[in-house]
Amino acid sequence: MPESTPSLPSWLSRGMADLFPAGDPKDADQALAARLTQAEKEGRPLRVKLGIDPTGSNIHLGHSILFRKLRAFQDAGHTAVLIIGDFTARIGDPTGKSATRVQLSKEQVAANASTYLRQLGQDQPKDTALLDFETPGRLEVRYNSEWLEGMDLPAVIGLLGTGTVGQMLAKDDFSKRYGSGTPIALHEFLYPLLQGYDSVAVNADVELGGTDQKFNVAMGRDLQRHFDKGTQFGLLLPILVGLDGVQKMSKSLGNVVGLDEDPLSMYSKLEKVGDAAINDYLTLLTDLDLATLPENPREKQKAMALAVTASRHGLEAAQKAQVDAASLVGGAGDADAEVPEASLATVNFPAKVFYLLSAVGICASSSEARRQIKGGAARLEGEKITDPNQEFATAAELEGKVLQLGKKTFRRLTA
RNA sequence: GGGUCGGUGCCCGAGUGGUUAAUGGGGGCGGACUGUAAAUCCGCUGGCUCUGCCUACGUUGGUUCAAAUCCAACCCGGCCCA
Repeated sequence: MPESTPSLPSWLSRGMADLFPAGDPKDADQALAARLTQAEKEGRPLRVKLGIDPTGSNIHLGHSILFRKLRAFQDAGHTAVLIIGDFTARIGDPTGKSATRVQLSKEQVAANASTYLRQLGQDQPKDTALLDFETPGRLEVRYNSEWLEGMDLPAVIGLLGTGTVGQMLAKDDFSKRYGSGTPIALHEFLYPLLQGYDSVAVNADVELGGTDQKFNVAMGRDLQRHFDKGTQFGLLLPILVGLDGVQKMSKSLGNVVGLDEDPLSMYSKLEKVGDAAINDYLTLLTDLDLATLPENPREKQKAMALAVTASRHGLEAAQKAQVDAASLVGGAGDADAEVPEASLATVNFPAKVFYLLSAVGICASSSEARRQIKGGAARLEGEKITDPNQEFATAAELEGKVLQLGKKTFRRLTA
């Protein structure tokens, strides 16, 4: 019977970078749309897999675009299957890496995992949390050690038999490393297979991932087929560029905005995001309609920064951050502005300014502090510090004052 | 296991006995400009409460008045061979 061409709902297609299986991308769209309709008809929600490796301790906005999509699935009635790669994290995903990862201990991984869950909003009501932990049936949290840890050698060999060296070396990261003579440890080949096996273990209908995960997500499909488990859709989202507007957002590149950051620092970082990246940020991190936004790039930055900050901290806090950020410009150290505090408790008096800057954590070292002062970067209560050896006898004469480095770093000194 | 080349600061990469805290580039930070942007220009970029001292060129020991630079052993890696 002739059916109208199904199309994907916008909550799903927004920001989507790639969807497969596909020859023609339209086919994949239609196939997934059909699957959605079918799921609805049968009252069987889709199982949407997202795997994360608890290798760090902080989630940043770059990660959050995947969680936002996962949440969108939840809100549409589907089941999010969040896989904590507690086992695979111990190997480390070689994707995007130019060197073998340091293997993490079980304890580190466990600690990271619980931090992640907290940041995802485990203990929060669903309207402020990133994921919906509340509604029954919308979330399954699984640890892949559950099925990987007990795998015996024959099973591992079987798994290895499903991939080939050629496949692995065709993967960009591996081929670059191989080509440039950087070592590739054998266990790294196991990573794509193991995380792919996760899809088998949880019967995923859809797997979410960044575009850099294409290889891994595709591997999940292959393994599902191998184990006669049907095949998942792979839904890839773009990698968010970091604050530098060029490289991907990543902690090691120092261009991140953390989910846990306070409204002011979040806002002030975001309002500086490069023009080229603004639309991506808007598409991937907000639900704003791009058509209704101001043309002026500066205004657009502000609107984006406000919306993203509000999504984490609520509109009121975001608006306050916006006002505070504006009042800090010019280095005035406005008395009302909400400036991060720094305690003088650890400072030994009498203290020279350069030492103060480093002791309070504004500068990485006292040598750097000296250099910065020499370069005219440091201010106290808006007034430029010129003498690195300027001395303060007691904490009392500094309390409540604002110490500043460059245009962006401020600390209100407290007892 | 054998042969061979290599391991330098956040990264890449010069330097093969003596103004060497170590050329250059990238990145980062700061300044000017600006839209708290980009581009551009300029400065800084081991540590220390610093007119000086300390630590640095895979590790350890040695030669020397003096070593990143020479020697030895060891560790790690690439390539070729097995």
